[in-house]
Amino acid sequence: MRKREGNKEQAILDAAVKVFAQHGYHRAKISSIADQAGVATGSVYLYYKNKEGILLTMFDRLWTELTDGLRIIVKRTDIDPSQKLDLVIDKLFDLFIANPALASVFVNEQHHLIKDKRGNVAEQYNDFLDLAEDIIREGVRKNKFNPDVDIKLFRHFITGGLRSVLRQWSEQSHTLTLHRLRQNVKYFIKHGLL
Amino acid sequence: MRKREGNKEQAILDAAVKVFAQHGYHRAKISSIADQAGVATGSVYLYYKNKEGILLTMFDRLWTELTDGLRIIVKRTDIDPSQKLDLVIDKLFDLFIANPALASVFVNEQHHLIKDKRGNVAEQYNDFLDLAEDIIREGVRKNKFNPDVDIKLFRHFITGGLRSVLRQWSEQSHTLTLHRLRQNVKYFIKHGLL
DNA sequence: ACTATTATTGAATAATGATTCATTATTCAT
DNA sequence: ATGAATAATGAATCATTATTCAATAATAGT
Repeated sequence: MRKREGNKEQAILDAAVKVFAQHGYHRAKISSIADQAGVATGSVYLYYKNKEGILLTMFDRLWTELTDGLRIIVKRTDIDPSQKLDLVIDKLFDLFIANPALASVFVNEQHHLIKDKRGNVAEQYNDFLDLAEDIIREGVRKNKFNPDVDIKLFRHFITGGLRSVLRQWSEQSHTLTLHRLRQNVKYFIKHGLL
Repeated sequence: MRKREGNKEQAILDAAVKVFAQHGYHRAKISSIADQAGVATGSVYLYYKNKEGILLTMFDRLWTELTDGLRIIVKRTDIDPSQKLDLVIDKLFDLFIANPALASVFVNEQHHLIKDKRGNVAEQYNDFLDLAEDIIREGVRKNKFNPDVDIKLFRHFITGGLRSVLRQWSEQSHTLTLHRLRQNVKYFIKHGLL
């Protein structure tokens, strides 16, 4: 018998994040991913069904991690909704800052996966948004947040805004310090431009 | 001599918007675009250099229109910055509501065009953002807006949030009335969640 | 009506790149 | 050391589509 040497599954996934981030999913070549991972082209197919399988695995891991974290935040009773919102933003920042390439793939490829109902990305994303919605709802109930806002709309506005900001940060020169970026985002979400 | 019958260039462009919106740029087939436009496959190449040329033309038209409109808004002296911001949002809403498919293409395909410096999408987009920035700057100067916000950051947050909201609106069932959507977005940008 | 000119067609070609699979390498139990 | 058993390879295959181009059609001037 022969044992598998090293964790090639993970190496391929990591390589794919980089290659997808750099060229976009459709332009990315399996051969480039294999090169980047230090394996042969064919080996990719030992660990993943096909190209899309790599992408779906990536998203599955991402949403599992984010949702698990969010679930814990939502449950807490020692902090108020406003602080919870801060923690959610911290969570997103932390993850994407630790892996900017993943942020890029996330921003660019998630949409068509959801639209075409590939894997269960749509379900996982909705679970996440529903949890986030709980926080806003709690804030409104406790008279901490403006009750006139449309919650569904906000979920989208905030996640869209965050995505855009994070992408910008991860792809452009990191001019603004991360700290200041977080501060600004948190402040803006709560108080707006005025 | 033979005259060109109808405006096939425009027909192809319109068809491409639909097909790109439905399947995404990379999955879209030239033959589908030709079918949708009611011309033969080869005819597409009489009017556009290649597939990417169609996409670039689309973005060029889009940004030219948006920037021209914005330029006029920025110049106005009869309204304050807050009202100007409202007009910009109206402008975006109007365009994308009139053509939801275009909104979808815009949201999904712009990024890699900018990243890979295809055509002059990046330049046009920056021109637009710079103009929008003028409004915010004017607001801060006149003590109408919060001077602590990072303007560059806001440009991104707002455009990202808007994109996300508009996409949602154009692709999902139109549950929220457009009017309410606009109101909420305008309010949120200025006052935030609190 | 005839011809020159330009527009249009769509099947054939070419390029690309995902996926397969026959071959080779490595490991482990004996 | 040997040989199952599995892992890994990467060149060959296959499928997909963008693009081309030889053939055909439509128009306008004469």
